[in-house]
Amino acid sequence: MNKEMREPTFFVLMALLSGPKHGYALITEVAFLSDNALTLQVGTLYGALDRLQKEGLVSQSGSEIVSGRHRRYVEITEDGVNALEAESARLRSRELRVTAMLTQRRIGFAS
Amino acid sequence: MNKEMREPTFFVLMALLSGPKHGYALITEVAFLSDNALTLQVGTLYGALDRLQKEGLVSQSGSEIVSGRHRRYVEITEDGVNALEAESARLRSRELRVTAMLTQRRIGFAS
DNA sequence: ACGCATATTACGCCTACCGAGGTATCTTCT
DNA sequence: AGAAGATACCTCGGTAGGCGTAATATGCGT
Repeated sequence: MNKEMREPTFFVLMALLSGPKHGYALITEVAFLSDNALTLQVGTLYGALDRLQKEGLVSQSGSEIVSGRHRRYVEITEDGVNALEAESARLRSRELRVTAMLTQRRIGFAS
Repeated sequence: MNKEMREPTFFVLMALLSGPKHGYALITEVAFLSDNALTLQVGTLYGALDRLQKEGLVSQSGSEIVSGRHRRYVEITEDGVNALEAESARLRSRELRVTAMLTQRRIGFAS
């Protein structure tokens, strides 16, 4: 079975769904997507990017220099989208089951 | 902000919703709850139990000897239930957002 | 007698994340 | 001009949780 995908990794892939981005843009995008609940750390980000590239879930999408600042773009691959979908389904089934159990427990208390 | 709860930890708390259990029973219960998708490792289990007890999310619920075998029971606390509920809500919002983005991306491709 | 299920504990490794540091350019404010 | 802050990247050591395996012990079925 596949390993669980951690939260920062999940959000990185999610942020790339709307198009290729460079590292720094991913940090602000993840903050937005998580309603500021998660601050993507730089160490986490570049580590995750290397790992995801090795796994084929993201790929380099060119680099440019914008007003003197270097930008490296990455994009999500088809495998990356599939992995996100699989993880999403996994979260969903977990969430549904725990919600059912929590509800049943509350009913049990009430009766 | 609170840290993410890892999958094995999540399932341990979830398995305890239906009542106090001892370690070994948790292994079979987690396998059942996850449709055999997750095999809770012994090292993970007893490590998690120690940690969760220190955090006050589970508590010792007596121990007995059944047919010569030692059993230590643990039960989930109110804080434990609350933590599970919070994590469940977190998963849900993540899942909803990523599903929306995945759908939108597919629509974008179709048009 | 042997293997299997039950039941707990201990120990070291691995991996992703965290935190803090460094480099460099451009803009804005004083 | 100088300082501060936003933009943009990289690296490295530490930590936490999970993984894997071994050790220990009893009871049951073949």
